[in-house]
Amino acid sequence: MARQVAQRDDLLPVLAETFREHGYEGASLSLIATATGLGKGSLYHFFPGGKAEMVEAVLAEIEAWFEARVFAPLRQDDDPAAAIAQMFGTVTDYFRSGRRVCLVGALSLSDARDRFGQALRRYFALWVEALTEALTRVGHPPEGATALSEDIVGGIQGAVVLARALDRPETFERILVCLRERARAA
Amino acid sequence: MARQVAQRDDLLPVLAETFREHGYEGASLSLIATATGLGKGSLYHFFPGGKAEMVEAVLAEIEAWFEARVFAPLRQDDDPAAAIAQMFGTVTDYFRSGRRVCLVGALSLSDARDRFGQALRRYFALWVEALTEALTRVGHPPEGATALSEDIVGGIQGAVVLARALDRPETFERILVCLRERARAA
DNA sequence: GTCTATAGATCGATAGAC
DNA sequence: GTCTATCGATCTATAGAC
Repeated sequence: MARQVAQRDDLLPVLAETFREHGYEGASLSLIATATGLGKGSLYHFFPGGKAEMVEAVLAEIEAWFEARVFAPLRQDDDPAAAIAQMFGTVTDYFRSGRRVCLVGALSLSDARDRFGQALRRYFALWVEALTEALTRVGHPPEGATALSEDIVGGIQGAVVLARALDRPETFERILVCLRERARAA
Repeated sequence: MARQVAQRDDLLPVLAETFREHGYEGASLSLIATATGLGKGSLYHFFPGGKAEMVEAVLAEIEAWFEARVFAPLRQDDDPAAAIAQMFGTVTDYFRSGRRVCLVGALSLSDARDRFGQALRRYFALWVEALTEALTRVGHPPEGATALSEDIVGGIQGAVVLARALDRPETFERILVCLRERARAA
């Protein structure tokens, strides 16, 4: 077993999953060390700020991921209807039909919200704005597009909560089908 | 200041608020002791099972609270339309327009979900079933009533997430107005 | 860059005095 | 029924060897 020279960026997906599964307080450094296969010393080498810096890095990567695959297409794809359809597909996969928690949403409900407030607000603000843009381009009246966009982004978050509580991934998928329907032009 | 003889039930609202604000892991016994004004010894006198038993008790009280004020009226009030309207009003107050977290929803997104799974499932199942009943009685076709009910209950949870992340209580209220509109008979 | 060892604080939980 | 004192475990974070 050769000594691995870890890259900071390679740790981010593992860190993200650990925070998703255990939350900010629940994800202890020992747990993170086990999950990443690194010692605490190594973790502090990459993230001198400790857990807080890890979460910041994870949130930045999540935002970049959504920016590339969801937000940017919604904003400027030549075919806004296709971008919206792609969004629902991407999100269903990403959240594993509600089996996987949205880290941004979960942090928003925790007391970590105050610490990471700016990143959390940015993520949802970007999403709502990008979707509003696509809804407008697809023919929705500009007066109602922001409200509809908030309904949909909020609806997705609620679908995660409900599907996880009821332990019914089908519920997540059905709600998303319904939201997709509402996103169609009138 | 006379020595207070605490009643177990009197502690529940304080415990609920503490868990709402700090989550299951974040609400330490020291924090709970400070919030309730009791020592750890007293807390273990009332809740021999520690934090887990406190959360169970809080969840039971929350369910009873909603049963009396929301679920029962939805199920059997003579005026189902009024019960639905009352539900939206009660919920808006209860969640402080999204400033206050739904403890059941927050626990569903945390790793405490597995420990308290049954209580979390019960709460949302009762809500969805009761609202389905009211929607049917108000004239919605039975085939679509369950789906609409899930949309609404999930939508409320999502509204809490989004409003907290964006720090915009108005967003919570606007989403609830929209959901209330969809609950009207066709 | 990674590790072990460990500091210092805090955790959940218990014991015993009153 | 409430308190203080305290246990052992675990926590975040650091130090220093390699």
